[in-house]
Amino acid sequence: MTEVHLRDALDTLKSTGVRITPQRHAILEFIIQSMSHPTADDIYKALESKFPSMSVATVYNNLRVFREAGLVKELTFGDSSSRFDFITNDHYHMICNSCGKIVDFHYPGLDEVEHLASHLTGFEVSSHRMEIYGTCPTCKEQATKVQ
Amino acid sequence: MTEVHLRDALDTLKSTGVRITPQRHAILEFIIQSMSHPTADDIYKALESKFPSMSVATVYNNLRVFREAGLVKELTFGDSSSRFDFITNDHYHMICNSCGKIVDFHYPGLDEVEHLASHLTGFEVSSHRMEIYGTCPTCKEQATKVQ
DNA sequence: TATACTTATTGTAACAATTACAAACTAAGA
DNA sequence: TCTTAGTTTGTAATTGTTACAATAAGTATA
Repeated sequence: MTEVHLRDALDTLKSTGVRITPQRHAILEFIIQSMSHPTADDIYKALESKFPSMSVATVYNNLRVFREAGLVKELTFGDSSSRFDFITNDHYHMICNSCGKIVDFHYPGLDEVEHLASHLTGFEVSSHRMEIYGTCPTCKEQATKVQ
Repeated sequence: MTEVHLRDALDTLKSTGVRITPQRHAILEFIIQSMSHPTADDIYKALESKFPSMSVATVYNNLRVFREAGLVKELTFGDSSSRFDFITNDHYHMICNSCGKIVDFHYPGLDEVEHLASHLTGFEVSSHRMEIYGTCPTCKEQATKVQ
């Protein structure tokens, strides 16, 4: 699982002309295999032994590169530092009120809602669902025509 | 509208033994009447003329007080500083998988999801729904007992 | 392989948001 | 009014993040 993701991610990078350096490889790998949502500092510390001379700046630089390539999502919870999450295929549904069409859309980072809900209600959270309703482009266009 | 919210908020504070100082009054009022989601600095600047000697620390202190009293929500978007939002009555449901109990919980700030979804899919968004599932404290306790 | 060119990494300094702290002050009840 | 605990203020300290310049390392070409 990790390997597939990693390979895909490296391909994505390569295809956008980003060099694959050992540091980048390691940072990506760490984020992918990490089940939590590591902070930049978590990543830095985790790779310290492997890359004793790596700079914090490198971690930040590359997190930005990954973010811009759409590989990684930056999550900001209440606490002081950002967390980073490899973007996988979790997705929600966008539903057309008029024709019922369903479109997937991806949006990571609602973990915070689960967190807050758990905190506020004392529940042990297992999952959540979300749907967004509206009018699809086609129906929108027809509506204006008829009118 | 603003007045009702403000009065309620002040009552809430009073009932939890928090003193109503002119600064607190002004900060609360500003957040409530503000349609945007001001940062601490926005608030500080907005009240500068009214309270020339107010410290930034006071703004932060009181935002924490309000947050802890459940009056205000701290929103962290990507940008560097937190934004603060008066909590009104939008709410979601937390549902117990075991006994079906439903608990309301409040969580403003999912407008961004609607925004993003609209942007990604071209839909005209009208609404969204979200539910969170898990185990309520009572059921959690019973589960451990049985075991 | 050698060379040149471009991009990445490092280390450090700078920055900006937030918090800690101690001293001065003040709201609110007796 | 008096008292006292809670608040405000100003400033220093902290922390996450970024900017920058020098050094290093990939990559393409011959």
